[in-house]
Formats: sequence, C-alpha cells, structure tokens
Amino acid sequence: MLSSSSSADKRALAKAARAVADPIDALLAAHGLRRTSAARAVLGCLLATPDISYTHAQLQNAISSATEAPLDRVTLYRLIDRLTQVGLLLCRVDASRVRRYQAMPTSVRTMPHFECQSCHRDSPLAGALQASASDLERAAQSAVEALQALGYKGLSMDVALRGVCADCASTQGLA
Amino acid sequence: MLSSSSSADKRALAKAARAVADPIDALLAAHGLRRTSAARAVLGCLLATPDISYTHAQLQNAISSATEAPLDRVTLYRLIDRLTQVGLLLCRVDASRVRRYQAMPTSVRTMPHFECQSCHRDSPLAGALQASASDLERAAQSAVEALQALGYKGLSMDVALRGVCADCASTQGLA
DNA sequence: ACTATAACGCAACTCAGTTGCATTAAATAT
DNA sequence: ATATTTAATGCAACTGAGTTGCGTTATAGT
Repeated sequence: MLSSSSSADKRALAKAARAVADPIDALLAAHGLRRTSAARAVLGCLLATPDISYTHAQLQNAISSATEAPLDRVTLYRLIDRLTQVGLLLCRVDASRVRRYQAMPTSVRTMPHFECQSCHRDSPLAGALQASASDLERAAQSAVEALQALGYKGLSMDVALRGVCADCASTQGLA
Repeated sequence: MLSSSSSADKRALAKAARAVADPIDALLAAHGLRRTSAARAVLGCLLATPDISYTHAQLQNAISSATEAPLDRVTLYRLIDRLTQVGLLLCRVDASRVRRYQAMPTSVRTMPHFECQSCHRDSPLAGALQASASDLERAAQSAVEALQALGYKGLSMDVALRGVCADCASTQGLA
C-alpha cells in the first residue's frame, strides 16, 4: 500500500503542481473547465493583454499564427462561450454588431464613449467632458459594488452616449 | 403675373400647409428628407410609441400589416439609415446583435440594466440597486447637457452592466 | 409641365454566428 | 495502470441580419 498510496499522492501532487504552476490552468480548473491546449491559448492570449478586446476572427488569427495548431472556427466560438459563461471573459457587442472579447477586468474602469449615428465615429468622452465622465465613473463604481455585495461575479460597466456629433449636426442643416 | 404669382403662392402655401398640418411631414422636411409614404409610415409608427424600440423585422411587420403597401426589406433598411443619420431615430445594438430603433427621445431617460453573460437575462437595475441607478442617471444627465452645449444633437445614453448574476454564480461553483 | 435626383424594389451577396453529428482526448472510476 | 465517462474538438451545412449593384419610380425644384 505504500506504492499505491504514493502513486495516488503523486497524481494529486502532479495535478496540484500543474494547476499551481500555471495560473491559467488554475483558472480553468477553478471554473470547472478542462485544460486543453485551445483553452490555454485563448485565455493566455487575452490575459496577456487585459485591456485589449478581440473579435472572434482576431482571436483565431492571433492564436493560429502564434501556435502551430490552427484551431477550428466553431471550436473557438464554443470555447469563447464557455469562458464567457463562467465569467472569465467579458463580452460586448460593438457598434458594428460584432462581439468583442477580453479578459474580465479585475478593477472596474468605466470608459464613457460617444457613438455618432451619422459619421459612425466612436470617441471617448474627453476634454470638456472629462468632468462628466468622472462623475459617471464614480456612480458606476458604486453600482458595481452594490452588485458585488449581492453575489454578482465578474462585473464590468459600459457607458455609451449616442446621437449626432457637433460636426455632423452642422454639416446637415439640423435645426 | 397675378396668375403666376398666385400659383407660386398656392404651391408654397400647399407645401407649408401640408408640412404644418402633419408634424411628421414637418420633421421629414426639416431634416431634408422626402415625404414618401414609407417614411411617413416608419416615423409615424415610431413616434406613436416613443419608448418602444423595434428591430428591422418588427418594423417591417408592423408597417406591412398596418398599411396595404408591403414595403421592401432593403428600402426599409435604407430608410431607417437615413432617419438615423439625421438624428430622428435612435439606434442601438442589443445583446443578441440586432439593431433596435426608436424615435429619438426628447428627454434623456437613462435606464441602467444588467446583462448576465451566463443566462443571458437582461434586467433593469432595481430594488437595492435603485440608489446606484439614480446616481448613474444624474451623472448621465449632466454628461448629456455638456454634450448638448457643444452642439451635439439627438442625444441618448445607455448604461450597461455585464457579468455573471448571483443566481448563475451560485449554480456554477464560482469561487 | 420638365427635369434632376432622392427613394424604391429586386436579386445576389457577405459576414457573424449556429446546429448536428461523428471523433478525440481530459477527467474520473476501477 | 487501464477502462469508462463525458467534455471538447472538427467538419459540413445552415441561418439571420445587413449590404451592394442596378434599373425603375416618384418627389422636389425649375
């Protein structure tokens, strides 16, 4: 039984070691997902650039060029779905109707932005609007904290203004 | 010349009369759009229910069943685009990636909502979160006013929280 | 009334994402 | 360590929302 117990120990240790050794494996395991090469690649890629969001196509491209395994479209879709469902990824739909994914942010940083419905430019609230933006971020922060207190898990906030920007409004003869 | 001037007057008056008589025609004219039956139908439909947003399919359906003219898909797409570009309509992309249109609101009413990435429910911030929601609306209001002062035209704000709701977080074994 | 051009309608196309199903490979049980 | 279970993969075919090209119609300005 020394041999049997030691082999069991070995397995447990090896598993724990792998999980602890690689933070990505640890995350996957903690969320009940299998540690496949695809999962490691996707999560690794997104965690490496926490502030950048990728479309499905961009992710597939990034991974296929970084590794040797070309990773199927559908597999990537499903993998992304799983990672998103457990709260490891943040998913939003951008103005051009494509989903963008990024690692779920640890701290909430709201970045209010304006989408012009005429020229389709998407710009952050800056300059004279900095003050309003800060107010929004403050309010957002407390809303997030309230949700966290209720047991909500990976939280992110998105503040979008929409309308016609000053440029476009003046070019058209808008009253 | 009396006849020519009177006919010119007649036309001008007729135009003015029609534009003044129907607020919808007035809006179209004021934004440099032609007063076609399709445009009247769409704008009429959306102005009749200012707080409800429609997808392209819903709009086409509503209009085709209300009137006799069946209105082509593509025509509707292009019409919607025009109305949106001049700021008469508000367009947003919902969580399932479809565009939703509604009449551009006159007063800004921000309705913060939460999208669960696991169960895909989309719920307004209510109950215990009412306070945060109000703070957000206040901040949003001042941001909108700041933009209006800069010449921005039809303005609307959208505040979206994303993450995993308490229900889903507890069902999964989320740490 | 005449003309220029905005708006319309049809057909074909693109792009993002989905579904079904057979196969492979982690994780668990023996 | 091997067997078993089932999560994850890969391929093919499909769907739905939105777009493009182009010839035709109807509104707005002369």
